[in-house]
Amino acid sequence: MKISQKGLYALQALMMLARHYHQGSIRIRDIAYEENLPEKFLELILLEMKNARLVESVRGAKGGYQLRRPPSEIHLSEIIRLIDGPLAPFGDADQLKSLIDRDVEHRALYQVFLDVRNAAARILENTTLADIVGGPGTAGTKGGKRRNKKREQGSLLPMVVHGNINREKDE
Amino acid sequence: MKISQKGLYALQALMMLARHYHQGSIRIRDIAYEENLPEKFLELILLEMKNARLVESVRGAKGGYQLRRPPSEIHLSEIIRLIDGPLAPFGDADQLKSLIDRDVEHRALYQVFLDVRNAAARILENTTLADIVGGPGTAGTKGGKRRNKKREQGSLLPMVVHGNINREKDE
DNA sequence: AATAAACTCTATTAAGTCAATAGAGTTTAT
DNA sequence: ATAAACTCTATTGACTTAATAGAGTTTATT
Repeated sequence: MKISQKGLYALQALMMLARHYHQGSIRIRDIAYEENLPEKFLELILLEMKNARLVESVRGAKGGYQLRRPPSEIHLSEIIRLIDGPLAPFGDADQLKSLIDRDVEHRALYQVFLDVRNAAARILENTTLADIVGGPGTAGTKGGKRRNKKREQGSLLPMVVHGNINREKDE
Repeated sequence: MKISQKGLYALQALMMLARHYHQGSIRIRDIAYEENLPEKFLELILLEMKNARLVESVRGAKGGYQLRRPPSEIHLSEIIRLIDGPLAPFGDADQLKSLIDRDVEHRALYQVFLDVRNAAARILENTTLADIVGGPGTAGTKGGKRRNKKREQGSLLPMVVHGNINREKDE
């Protein structure tokens, strides 16, 4: 798994829409401006997310985009899978699969990769847009069935970051 | 983080060397043959791993490659970092960092990425070549200080795989 | 000393991916 | 009608990746 620039843009755009969830449809231009994203590129990304039914659009004048579901029901895993494909750390699953078939020795390696993928998926599947766009007006506590208590559970998201956020080297 | 073809080749080659750990130096050709890897490409990979002091070479006739440390002291994280770079799921840390600096809203997103990276690193830093090349002659129980009890700990590597190894969809 | 077996090193290439831009087309509010 | 938006297809330049080629160097063996 690798999060591309495009994937990051997608996340930013959806976070922006989550922050403005109550406000009806938002123009591409406004999203691009507020998040500092290339407008034309963002068009393509939003279109893709519309086809995947993550957002919906209103065409014509006064048109724009909005989330199709409340932020608390959109998981980061969906967004990343949509834009960047499977969360697995190896590119082509079939290729690796055939490798395993050919040689029993490689099964353990495959299992390690699977563990890594599962660990990543577990986090991304349990984090929603509502969890990462803090503040009021987020509809984080709205939206019917609220079964995300993310902030409290484990150490996933220590919302208050004190001192250097980068306390671990990025390697 | 994304494991490239090259990274997979590197892992395969080192696993092969781990299996033959007692047998002195092994020719590139033999590694390539046994693991079914492109020989010329493998040359470059081994050279890189030699420069990183993971393996050592013997030049000239009767030459070849061997591990510089016992398999139980070579962690998968080293190999992957060497070939494919940082384990973080986002490409350019500086870029993301600047994004955080510009906008407090994005810190939570950064924290999620950090969690993912930490989860992956934790697994790969705690798994050695000895853990994944099963069978005898692996020097897995040899090699002085043995502080890997991987098979027992948690559910990281259920060595006996029953039925369909692919019980989870690869996404 | 000659030879062959290996590793070493630099260069090149074909294919693919990625980020971004361009521009014409379609829909809708006013 | 007109302008404001989204929609869609194509293209581009930069970069990366996997792989190959070939000349150079070191060493065991005879």
